Amino acid sequence: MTDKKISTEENILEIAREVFIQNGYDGTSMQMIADAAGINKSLLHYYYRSKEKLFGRIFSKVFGQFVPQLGVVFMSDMSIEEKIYAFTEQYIDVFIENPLVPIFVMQELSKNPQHLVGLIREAGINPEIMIESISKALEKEDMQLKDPRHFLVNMIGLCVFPFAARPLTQRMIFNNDEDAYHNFLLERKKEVPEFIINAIKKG
Amino acid sequence: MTDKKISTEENILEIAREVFIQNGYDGTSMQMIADAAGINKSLLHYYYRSKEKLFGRIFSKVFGQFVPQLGVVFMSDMSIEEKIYAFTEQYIDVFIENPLVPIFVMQELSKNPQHLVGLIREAGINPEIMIESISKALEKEDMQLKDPRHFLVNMIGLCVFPFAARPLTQRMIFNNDEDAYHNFLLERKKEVPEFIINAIKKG
DNA sequence: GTCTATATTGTGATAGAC
DNA sequence: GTCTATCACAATATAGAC
Repeated sequence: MTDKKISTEENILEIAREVFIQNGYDGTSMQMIADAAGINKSLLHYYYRSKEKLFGRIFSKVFGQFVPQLGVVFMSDMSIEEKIYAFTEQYIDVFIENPLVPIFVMQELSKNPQHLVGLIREAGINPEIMIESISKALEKEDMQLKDPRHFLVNMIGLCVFPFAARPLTQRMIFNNDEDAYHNFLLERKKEVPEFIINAIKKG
Repeated sequence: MTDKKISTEENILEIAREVFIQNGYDGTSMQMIADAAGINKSLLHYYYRSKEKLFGRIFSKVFGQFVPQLGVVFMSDMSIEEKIYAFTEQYIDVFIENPLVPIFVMQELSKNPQHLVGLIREAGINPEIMIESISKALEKEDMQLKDPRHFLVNMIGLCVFPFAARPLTQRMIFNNDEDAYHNFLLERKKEVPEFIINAIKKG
């Protein structure tokens, strides 16, 4: 029953992922995961030895799934405007499908920044090269840019923040209307690129 | 010894605040707070009955201390450019002094959005009036603005994100150089307003 | 592989001495 | 007001039956 084994192990990982993303490391117990997966508590330890190891596997996967995308777009040979559109559209779409991931990642990294060393290596990210490539792309197309690092943080922030602060913004600005907020997020696939491009166009 | 009583009670609140902000609700135990305050665990229950009540008091205070500032600047009679400068400078300064507050607030609200109803009422915030006032201010000064809600989310996001995602950005963009990142945050008091104003200026 | 049973430690919370 | 002692329960984790 090698088939069954893989199936169960993978199933645990998928369920645990959802529970951890929803509740964070501290807010999640092995019991919660076992219940959600419809299995026994001790089976979790059989497969993953400890809560920390299980979490580590999941967090690495989540981190590796979302963060490195950042680089791909900016290494391509699109124009800078195309890159900005491609990046924001892609990230906003991904987070609409995984709305709890931004706050989850930031929350856990805030408690364990030291894990980043390994995570960045695993994910094969090289931020310096990306910064360099942004810098060149902007110069080439006559965009006004004092510092590519501010540009990068601005762009990511404009994409991520509405998800991380969703309860606050949805309640305060949209009277807690789910659909209206979802629509607002979709609008941002145009709003954000336009905002950025306007901001960096040479006056 | 009324004096002593107040002093201890306030002291607990201050210490507990730091511990909660650092570790979140789930990551904090009553024992941790007691140790940090140099008192006994049961004294916490004497003053505040339960962990949840203690947390509630602290969260309300933190929320009320930071979120409503938002409105003050925008109800003033400054020009829109002055308002943008005032808002970003003020928020970035406040978060430099309280760097863990953004992620703390977003994290806890993400787990308990329903608390917002009471919190917003307590804090005396009226978001609709603020949105309206932004909208008018921008129209009056001939700024290009399709939707004041995107403007608001953009501005707040540009201020808050670098704090919420600090571990990630500091490590990836600044090789984990604390001072360089602190300097980067200070730069944003100019960068962010310039970025915003450029973006919304009529072309 | 999957379960039951159990060990151990930590948790929030209360009672009661001083 | 502040402590010690203690409760009831939940946590992670392991041993061992099947």
